[in-house]
This record gives sequence, C-alpha cells and structure tokens, in this order.
Amino acid sequence: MASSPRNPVRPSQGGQARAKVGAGGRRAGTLGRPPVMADVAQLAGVSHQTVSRVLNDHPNVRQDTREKVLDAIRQLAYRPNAAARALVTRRTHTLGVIGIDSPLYGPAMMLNGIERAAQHGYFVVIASLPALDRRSMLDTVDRFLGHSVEGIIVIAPQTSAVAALSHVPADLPLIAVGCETRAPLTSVAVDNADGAGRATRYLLSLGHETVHHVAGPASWLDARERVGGWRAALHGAGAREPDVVAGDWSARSGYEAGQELARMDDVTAVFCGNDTMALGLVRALTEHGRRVPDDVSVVGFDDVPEAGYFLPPLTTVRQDFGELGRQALGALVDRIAAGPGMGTHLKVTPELTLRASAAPPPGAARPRRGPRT
Amino acid sequence: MASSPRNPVRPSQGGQARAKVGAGGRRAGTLGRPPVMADVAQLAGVSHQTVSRVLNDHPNVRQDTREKVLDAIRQLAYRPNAAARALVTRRTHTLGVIGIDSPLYGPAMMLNGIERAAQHGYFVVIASLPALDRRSMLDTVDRFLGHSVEGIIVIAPQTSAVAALSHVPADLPLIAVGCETRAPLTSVAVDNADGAGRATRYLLSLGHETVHHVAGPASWLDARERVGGWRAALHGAGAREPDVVAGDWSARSGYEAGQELARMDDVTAVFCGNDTMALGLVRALTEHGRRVPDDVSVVGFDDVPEAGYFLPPLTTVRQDFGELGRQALGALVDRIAAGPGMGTHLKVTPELTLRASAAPPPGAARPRRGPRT
DNA sequence: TTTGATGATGTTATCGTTCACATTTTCGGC
DNA sequence: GCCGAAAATGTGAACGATAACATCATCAAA
Repeated sequence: MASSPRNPVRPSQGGQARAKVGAGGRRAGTLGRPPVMADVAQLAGVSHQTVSRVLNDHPNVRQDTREKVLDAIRQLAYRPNAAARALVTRRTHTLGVIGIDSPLYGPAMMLNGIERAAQHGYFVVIASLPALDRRSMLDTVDRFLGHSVEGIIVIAPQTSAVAALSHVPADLPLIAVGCETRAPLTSVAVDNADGAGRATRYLLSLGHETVHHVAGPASWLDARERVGGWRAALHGAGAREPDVVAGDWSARSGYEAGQELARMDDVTAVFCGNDTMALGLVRALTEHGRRVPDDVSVVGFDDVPEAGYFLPPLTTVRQDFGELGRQALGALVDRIAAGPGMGTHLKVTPELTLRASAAPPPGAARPRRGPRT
Repeated sequence: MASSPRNPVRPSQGGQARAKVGAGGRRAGTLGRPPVMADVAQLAGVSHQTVSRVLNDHPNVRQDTREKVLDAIRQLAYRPNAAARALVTRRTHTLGVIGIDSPLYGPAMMLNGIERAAQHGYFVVIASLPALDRRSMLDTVDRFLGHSVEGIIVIAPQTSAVAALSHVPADLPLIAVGCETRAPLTSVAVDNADGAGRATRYLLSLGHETVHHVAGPASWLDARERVGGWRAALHGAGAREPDVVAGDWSARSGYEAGQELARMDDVTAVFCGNDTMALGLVRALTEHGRRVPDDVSVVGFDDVPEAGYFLPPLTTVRQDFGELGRQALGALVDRIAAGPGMGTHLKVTPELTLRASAAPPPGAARPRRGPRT
C-alpha cells in the first residue's frame, strides 16, 4: 500500500493520542477507542468503501461479502459516525420544532403529534419559548440553523408569532402549525372556523334559538377563528348574534363567564372556546341552579382526556393532532425536497364528539332538525 | 501560496460542482454556496486558523485582527458547520430525552423542565414512546446513539422503565428522572413519599382522625411512593390505616373512588394521588351531599394550573419541575464530564400549597396542632 | 479464445472544522 | 541595536464518513 499524503503510516494513531479518547469513550471492545469504518473493513477483509456500500445498501455487493461485513459490524458493535456522515452528505435528518412554553393542551398535543409523525426518519429538536416574539423566535431559528437542522416547524398559535415569521430567511424550509400565514409560507392548521361552525349548528339544530360563545384571548388565532366560525354559523341560520364573552382559556375565566351568563335567563346554549373554560362554565351554571344540559347546553373545544369524565360528560369538538402532525411533517419534507414554493395552507377538519352536555332547550318537545355532524 | 496536496488549485470547486448545491442551499451571498471558514479567512486576509481562533475566542488574537474577522463573518453571514466541528471535537452538544407519550401532566412538565434547563448549552432531541418497555427503550437509545447524543435523560415513572434501564450499556451517560433506580444509575426524582407525608400530616394536624388515600396505578412508581409516604405518616401519628382506594390517575377513577368513599360516614379526609382524581372525587362527594371542605377535606398532588380554580380551590402538593429539570441536567453534565460514577439519587422536595379544600373535620372546634408545612 | 459489458471491489479526494506544531512578529531589558 | 521570550499567526494533518473514478472479475456473445 502506497502511503497516501493523508496516511503516512498514520503516526499519531498508534494508540497514544486516541487511547486518551477511548478511555472515556463508548464501547471500547477490543480496541482502545470506538470502532470506525476502517476497523470493520479490516476485520471483514474488505475495503472501507465496501463497508460503506453495505451500510447504505448499495446493490452491487455480493451476498457473502455483505454478510462478512455485517458480521464484523456486529462483532465490533460498530455504529457509523453521524457527524462524518453529515459532513459529506450535507444531511442531518434533524428538524427543529419551536413551540410555546405553556401548559395548555392544544400546543402540547401539536408538538406531540409532530414528534410522533417524525419518529421514523427524523430527529426532532425542540425549543419551547416563553413568548413567541420576534427576537426569541429569530434567535431560536439561528440556534437551530447552527445545529444544521434541515427544516423547522413552528407552532404559532399567536398573532405575534406570525409577525415574527415574516423575518426568517425565505430559503429556510419552514412550516407553521396552528395558524394561517401570509403567502410565501406554508401552514397547517386545524380548521377552527369549521369546528366552531359544527358546534354552533349542532346546538341550533337541537332547537336553541341562539348560541352564546365564551372566547379565548384575542391574541390567539384559534380564538379568533372560532369566534368567526361561530358568528358565521349564527348568521347563516338567521339567528340572533349575542356579544362574545371574553375568556383566557382558563377554568377561572370560564367560571366568571358562567356567572355572567347564568344571570341571563334567555341563555340556553353556550359554545366554549375550549374544554377548560367549559369546565368552569358548567361549575358556575350549576351553582346558580341552572342544570346542564337540562336548562343550558354546553359544547367545548379540544376534547381533553378528562372531557368524557366531566359532569356531565362534555360534548366537544375534537382536534386530530396526529393528523396535524403528519400533514405538517409531510409538507416540510416536500418543502425540503422541492425547494421554495408558493406556500399552501392545509386544513385538518375537526370532529364533533357527542356526549351528554348538550340537549334540546327546556320546553322543546323535540329537536327542530336532526343533528348534523 | 504553495498548492497543498489537499488544495491543488481546488479544481472541482470552481463554481460548477458546488454551484448546484448552492442553488438549493442557504445564504448564497456573493458565492454560489454557503460560506466556509476559508472564505472568511480570505476576505479578512488571515488564515483559516485565525478565524477558528476568533470563533472559539482563543486569547492570542490581536484586537484589530479579531474585528476584521468578525466583520468578514458578518459580511458573509458565515455560520460554522456543526458537523465538521462535531467530527473533530467529538462533541455534539446534544442530549436525548426519552419520555412517555401520554397526556398526563407530570411527565409533560418534566420534559418541559428539562428542556428549559438545557436551553442554554444543549440541544434537546425528544422521543415519546407509547410504552416504556425494554424493546422500544433500547431501540430509542440506539437511535440516539446513532445521532451522537452526549447523554440521555429518561423520564421513567413506570416500573417497566426501570427494568429496561438495566440493559443499557454502562458507559453511556444516562440519568433517570422520576424514579429511583438501582446502584450504577443516577436518578433525580420528586420526593413523593415526603410530599405524601406532608399532605397526610397536614390533614391530621387539622384534627382528622385518619386520612384515606386514592392512589394511582401500582405500575407507576410515583403512585407507590405516595402510598408509602401516606402510610408512614399515618403510622407515625398512630392513626388508623384504612385500605387504599385504587385509581388510575383519571378523573373518572377519582369519581368512582368518591362514590365509594361517600358511602362511608367516617371519612372526613382524603389525600388523592393527583389533582385530576381529586377533581372527580370532589364531584362525587358533592353529588352525595358531602360538602368539601366542611364535611370532607381533600388534598391533591401535582398542582395543575387549574387546581386553583377548582371548586373549592384545591389544596395540593406542588412539584417543582423546573428544579427537577435543572438537577437532572446538572447530574447529566457532571456524568458526561466525570465519567461513570457510583450513581446517586437526588430528590426534589415538593411543597404543600394551601387553598380551600381542606379544613378541620365537622364538629372540631379547632385544629389539634398548628399546620406544619 | 477474444471482446465488451457489467458486476464487484479498491483507491484517492473531499466535506469544513480543530489540533499540533512551525514560523513570524512584537517588545522589554540590557 | 540586539536578544530572547512571549504573543500572534500560519501550515499541514487529522477527524470518519461518502463520492468519483479506476481497476479487476465474471460471463455471454462473437
């Protein structure tokens, strides 16, 4: 073997320099250091390139050679070095997810859905920010870029996040989840307006004259879209459009909304922006002697795990976070492969889950129309 | 400049081969490809090594040289290549977190706490497993190792997880969170027994004769430890030790437990394994005409965000997940730096949060002793 | 046989950093 | 103004994989 300019008998490799590393390193085996491709090649009696071919299952490798190599790999407990591989292939199989650091159910489940979808094929690096302002958003994008992620998914339910997104470099594969964004960006979101419409129309179909709404904070896009869907459904049915009662997603705000609504005798149906507020609302109504669903029907949004165990079990709008995650991942993979596009807006349709918290209004013999799902 | 064996005028680099990459690549700038250290060096009129020194703020660099280099970096929007760096330094600044794919509050917050603690200094790759069995656990460890994580934190609240942990290679820096493990492993956990003890002693101090307990599933270590702490506190006070009522963390199981306990007249105090079960329990008690806290006192565990808005606001044991994350990260960093040790078991002490769901038993004029925190 | 195509394998360059060491510059003391 | 130490900078050689190309074997058709 001619000594290449790179390997002049490999002087510093003779156990000294690397033994130090090996001492603290993983899987010492019979060598004093983690095995590399050359070790496998030597043991199998082939060249390192053949090992590489086996590893990337290249077709042109004889079966018995392949097996010799695989044996050597097992024997040495060899594992390819991700950094070396990434250096030459320019692929890291890693994507970053930027989320909001909040104990709310929706955002947490979106992260979960994305992570589950990515499990096979990508590593998911997460960053939860206390606030989705421009500064921390761009800092995080930068951090991720420094780590060579191939793309970024940002869970951006707040209006501030959308604003921040317009400042990221256009050539970065980025998908926004949970909000509809402006043109060049692709977004995936649950169709909140549709879900709110379904809930509202369902209540109307039970015979209620109108439906009141307890909304989430206006800084959240989901909250706004649900208000829009609710209002559109009322309008479409020619029903009276009551004022929105403002909440902040918390059970307390639902409770307070409930105290307010309980005083109004004509309230027979309430659509809540999320399940937690519905919980508080039901509490308040019950305290004021208004039974759910006999006197007042309540529908929530989210379908948290406890919703079925509320008293009464809560009829609510279920969001398919698994599907959301899959769509987001699919869009990101497409974007990585195909390069910048014009940006599409994907929607995941939610479903109404019927339980026991909604019924025809008091005095109504039977529903005016059959329930629509 | 003499043409080194490595850069013989760099033939394949003259715009063709790499221009292709540049077209789809990031930050084209004036070059047709992402800038590398050599580009910065050339623009700044120094060697690549000097650029490297500036980047790693090595002391022996003249101030004006440093500034020239930094200018060039800014001008080219240069960003060091993480893979190349990792290849030579053998450090990825990445750690893996294995968690359980469940909507439960505790595990979710542990992940959150770890991620927050790591934010500065480490990238966090996550994997949520549907079940913490040996197979999927080892697969995930392997996946992470293939990605060259420097260490792994596993959120292991279930007994099955602990069993699986004994099969990971001993030289892998690994910290278990949420469970106490066998000797060679280091673990960090909330002191569940202590928390349960505090809750129980508090109820006893209010004058209750004994305290009943609704426990989580026995497959969860937290559940077992809380049972242990509760029982020890009763024993220490010489109080009667009632049977455990079995639950499964869900509100429904709490509700069912409540129906059972409501029938027993001598029940005046209940310590619940978590807040969600407490919610169901209170519901059931109320339905059976037993007021909380006037007739029955209830204390939960977790301090979920809604706990303060329950009716009545729930007295509960708060776990400091931020501290837990910090401790876990600290332990992991120590372990990475110092190599295998004998394994320590760190405990984070929980705190009793007093609200309104616990009071002296009916008929008692005043507490026997002042409350202990 | 000889030939050409194709399959199987080996050789060398390359990715973009940091490390080890060599070289040049700077500067205080004589 | 010279000298030597220390500071500042430069020069190759790693790191461990894949890519590109070269070479050797094999085999069917001429």
